[in-house]
Amino acid sequence: MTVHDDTHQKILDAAKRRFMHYGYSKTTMAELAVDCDMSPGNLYRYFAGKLDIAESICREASTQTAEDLGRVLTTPGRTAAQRLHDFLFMDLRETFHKLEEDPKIVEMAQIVTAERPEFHNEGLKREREVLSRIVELGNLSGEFNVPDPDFAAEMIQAATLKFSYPQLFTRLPLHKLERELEGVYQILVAGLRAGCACVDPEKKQAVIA
Amino acid sequence: MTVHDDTHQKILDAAKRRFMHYGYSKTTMAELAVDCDMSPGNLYRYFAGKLDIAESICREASTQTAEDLGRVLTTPGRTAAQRLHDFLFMDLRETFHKLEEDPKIVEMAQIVTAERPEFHNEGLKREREVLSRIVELGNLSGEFNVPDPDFAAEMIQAATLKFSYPQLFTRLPLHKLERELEGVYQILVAGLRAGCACVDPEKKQAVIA
DNA sequence: CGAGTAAATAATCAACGAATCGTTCAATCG
DNA sequence: CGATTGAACGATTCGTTGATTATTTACTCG
Repeated sequence: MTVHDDTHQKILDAAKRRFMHYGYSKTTMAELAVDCDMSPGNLYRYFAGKLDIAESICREASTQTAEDLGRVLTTPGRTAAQRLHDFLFMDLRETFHKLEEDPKIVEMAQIVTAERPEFHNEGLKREREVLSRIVELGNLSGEFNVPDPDFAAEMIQAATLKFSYPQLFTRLPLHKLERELEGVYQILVAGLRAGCACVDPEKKQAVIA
Repeated sequence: MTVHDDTHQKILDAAKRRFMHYGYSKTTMAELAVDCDMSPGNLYRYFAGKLDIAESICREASTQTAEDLGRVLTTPGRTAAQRLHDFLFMDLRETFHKLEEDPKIVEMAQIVTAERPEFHNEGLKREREVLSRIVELGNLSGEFNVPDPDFAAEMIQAATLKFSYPQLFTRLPLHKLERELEGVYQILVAGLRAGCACVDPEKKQAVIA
């Protein structure tokens, strides 16, 4: 059990180092095998393929940032609007800097999301759950008045897509993105405060006022 | 004057046909020349290069849709919110269908926007002006209460980026995009109604209430 | 049987010459 | 002399070939 998991982790560590430094496509399974003192073939006892190693690394990073973002739920003395602000800007800044300081991640992320669309949705869902809880918090405190927090979370994600994968959609510098995000945030928050009638039209559960 | 313009148009028509049918990269200047009964070299008396022909075609389409979108400003008996709804959904549906029925346009648009970023901004600006006027209309009718309509228009564009080039950012079918756009629209409109304090932080002209 | 290996296979990549293409320009035409 | 041509040029693309690479499989060892 644990010995198997150790080898598993050893491979991930070696891969992380190589992928960061040389990029996904420039590192070979043979190199990974050398790093782990084993034959290339044996790697396949631990991972179904090269792409699965990358996916595993990406998933770890993704759950990590989701966890970081989840912490905006519990920092004391903040309004729901402030928590939303924290969430959006932390997300923007963190991914912006991550992609800036080691651009090799971009390659890996692009390949994984292109090859495995479900994986990407999984990450979005993790973050959406935090957003949903922020909205719920706002409802409870009387700050917001949103009938369907899950749907609202989905809409917030749609409206802030541009800021989720900064250098993928635009080539704007961080301060310009921050300026735009600030503006979008303000409209969104005003909408949530006003208790927009936003209900998922597919959930036909009549929300009658 | 007019003879020159005629030739100009003849080239554009031939290019439009070829680009639509075979795609930008699959059509050669030599083919265009044959279509126009002239030598390849002579094309350069009318256009600086192949890319400029494509840009010209794209600009025509872009101004055309901007004009169509501008018409939501004048259709009688609509609130500003309804006009915004018209604008966003017309934009989504029109570009979605356009890209669906001849996908060759996608290639051309991608190449032009990649090679000439300014061109893309030009198109965005054209549409933003309409958005800005919609917001102004809402302010005048007392429906909205937005201090800086130009900035608000920019933010609406940022928040609806996902719906501007549908099949470029996602692979969602039209009805899913429409569902999301409806939700985003509702939040945005609620925000505009509430008179979100959204002011461009760079314009330090104190907007004092 | 679990862990590992090494060789075989099939898919992908890289290199490189050939062909094509966009663009230019000296020469020609009307 | 302006309009047009088509050959020429450099850049890009293309197709082929040979080498890498990911993955599988048959086998060994404890």
